[in-house]
Amino acid sequence: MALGSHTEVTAVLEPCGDAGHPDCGIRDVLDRIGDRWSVLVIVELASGTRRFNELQRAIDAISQRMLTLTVRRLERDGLVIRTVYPTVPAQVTYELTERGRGLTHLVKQLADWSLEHKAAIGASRKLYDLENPENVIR
Amino acid sequence: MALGSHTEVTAVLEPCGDAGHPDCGIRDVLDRIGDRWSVLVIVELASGTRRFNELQRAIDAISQRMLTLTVRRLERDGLVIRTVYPTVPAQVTYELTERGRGLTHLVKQLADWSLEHKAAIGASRKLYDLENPENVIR
DNA sequence: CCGGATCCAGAACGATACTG
DNA sequence: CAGTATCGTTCTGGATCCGG
Repeated sequence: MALGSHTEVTAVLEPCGDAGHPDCGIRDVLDRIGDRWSVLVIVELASGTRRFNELQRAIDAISQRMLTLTVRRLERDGLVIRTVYPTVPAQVTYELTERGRGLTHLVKQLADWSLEHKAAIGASRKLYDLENPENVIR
Repeated sequence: MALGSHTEVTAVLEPCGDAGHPDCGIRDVLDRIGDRWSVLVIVELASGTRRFNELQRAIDAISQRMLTLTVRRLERDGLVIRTVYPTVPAQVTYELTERGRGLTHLVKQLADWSLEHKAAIGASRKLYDLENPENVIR
């Protein structure tokens, strides 16, 4: 399919133009992977099942609260499975669902693209900031 | 290339695990497409060059301020080109760069995935909310 | 160990008025 | 037309303490 022509792209996304259109689901996905932590959790779970504390250590900058919220939202969307073992103390594991692994594949492509263009984007920003010293807002 | 194995994914993303790692650029991209408006602007520009007001009418819920900020950030990242014509009154056009069109292609895949799974995700959420009435937070 | 509850700071976003 | 400036609100995320 080569690379989709521009018209193909808009054919899929155009309904989003009028804000709040109910038939466009991309916001749901962007709201999920667009936040600060979901992608990191997804990536960590891509290597296998993890317990709560394992996740927190792997993503050591995340707060307990945000990890709780993040995995809960992922669970709600059917992207991860949360399993509680009634041991003492409690033990909970998280793993990706099939749907979650499909999303992981897309995340990988985003990561690849990011790495490919990271240097060029950095250069563009530096140049822009030099040429537009008055635009301080990021 | 089929679908990348989980280890492939983590091979690319693992460096992000320790927060603030300088070599991972995916946050730059997610910060851009993760916000409320960038994707809509990118999609609109995918159909061709647009003037400021054309963009604002196409994305009618966006405020003037947010449109300004969004296109400026896209320009700074080298994803769109801003051209000023010194007419009276002023006239400014925006168009995607090659880099921007590459990103558009990824956005299209996200949109496709979103549409494919929109119904299932909605069902998952409904079920979750039924089974967990106490978790009100989204 | 795995959270829930609460409080708070800062960022994101919106509305409005003004300008070259 | 295409912004800029300012203000107010809303939303997100972090810190801390508490509980099963």
